[in-house]
Amino acid sequence: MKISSVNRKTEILETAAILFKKRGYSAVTMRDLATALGIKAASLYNHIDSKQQILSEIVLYLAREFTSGIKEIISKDQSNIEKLQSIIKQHVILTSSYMYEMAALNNDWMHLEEGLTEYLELRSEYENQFSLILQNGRESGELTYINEEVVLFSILSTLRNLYLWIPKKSELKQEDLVIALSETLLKGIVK
Amino acid sequence: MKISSVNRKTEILETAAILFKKRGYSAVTMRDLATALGIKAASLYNHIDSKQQILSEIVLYLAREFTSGIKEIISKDQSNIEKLQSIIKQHVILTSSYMYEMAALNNDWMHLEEGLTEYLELRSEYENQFSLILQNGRESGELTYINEEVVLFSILSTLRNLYLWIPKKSELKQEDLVIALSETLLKGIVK
DNA sequence: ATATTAAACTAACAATTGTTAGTTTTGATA
DNA sequence: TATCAAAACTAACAATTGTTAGTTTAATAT
Repeated sequence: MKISSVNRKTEILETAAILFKKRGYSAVTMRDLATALGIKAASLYNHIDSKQQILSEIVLYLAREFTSGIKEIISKDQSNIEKLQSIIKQHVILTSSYMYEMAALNNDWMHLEEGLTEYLELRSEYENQFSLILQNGRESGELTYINEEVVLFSILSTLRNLYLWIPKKSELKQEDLVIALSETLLKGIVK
Repeated sequence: MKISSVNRKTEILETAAILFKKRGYSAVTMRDLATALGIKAASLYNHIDSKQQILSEIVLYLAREFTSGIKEIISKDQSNIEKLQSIIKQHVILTSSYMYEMAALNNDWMHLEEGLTEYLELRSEYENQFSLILQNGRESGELTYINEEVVLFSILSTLRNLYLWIPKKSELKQEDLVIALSETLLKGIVK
């Protein structure tokens, strides 16, 4: 790759993420991406190496953010319930900043080539950290549940789908969303 | 389309669904699909009209099942909590039977052409019915929640992601999964 | 046995794909 | 103003795409 504008490359990644969210990685062509940026497809290669690299940079950046984030949360001196709330908050904040990129993280990771192994490791690591908080919460008597795996799966499903939903609810303030999510996920809805 | 074996067509749809789940609609070629069936790509066209038709039949069949299912549930003489449990049960049962097809319903619906309008109508209808149960549950005093949209989004996220998770947990009996999900989604996890 | 037909095949098409090579434009700096 | 590099361009490539046309195979019914 030539030495080229970091900003233009960022523009390309952001525009790619928008298209990936709408149609998915495979359905977006380099010509689509170029058109969205007002240039020709060949010009993209002054800034990036390949289509695959675009996906890889988007997905791995976010995966690293989430995994390093949960590690920081787990190391803090908080109750396990507070740690769960911190996780929810992290998802709301990252999803608000990276709405389009989140779609690639959720739906297009399987099209990674070189980066696939690292992605899978980061995801495992994240789920292991999450699982630890649930276990500690039960052992300390803060939490009760029948099946830990069901709980982990359920909470993660909600948090990972936020990217589909936050854009439609821009009137809902971040802080209020965190509160409503915490209530729903932690306390349920039965009176 | 020629009049041809209904069974062979079903085989094609099922194999397509398996591939769509793994790589997504756009990344699966007709040659991939044919190879998976042990035939040549051109032979597929003795049984189906187009790649698009395959997607459409898979997605619309399931969307219709879910929407007609929730309409039946809502018409029954049950408490709103029981209705929510019935919805959870419906998701577990349909997802168990149509694991691969559920992936297309969740991830590939945006690639529908002719069928897109019907799909969107069915989904709206489903969400409206679901919302009604939540509203009635609150009015009757069965349920409490801060934000109905957050609750709807959260429960639906979990139920719609079951297809990612059920295959890995085949040892968990359907009935037990319904119980664990009901506990988690309705009662939360805080002691 | 013959006729019929579903379902496979081979061969090819026009369009589209990601990417490369080589050239021109543009805008800042000396 | 002349220089130089970033970033655009045109043109083309080899491979792959969904699909069609026409043919052969194989099984069933007459």
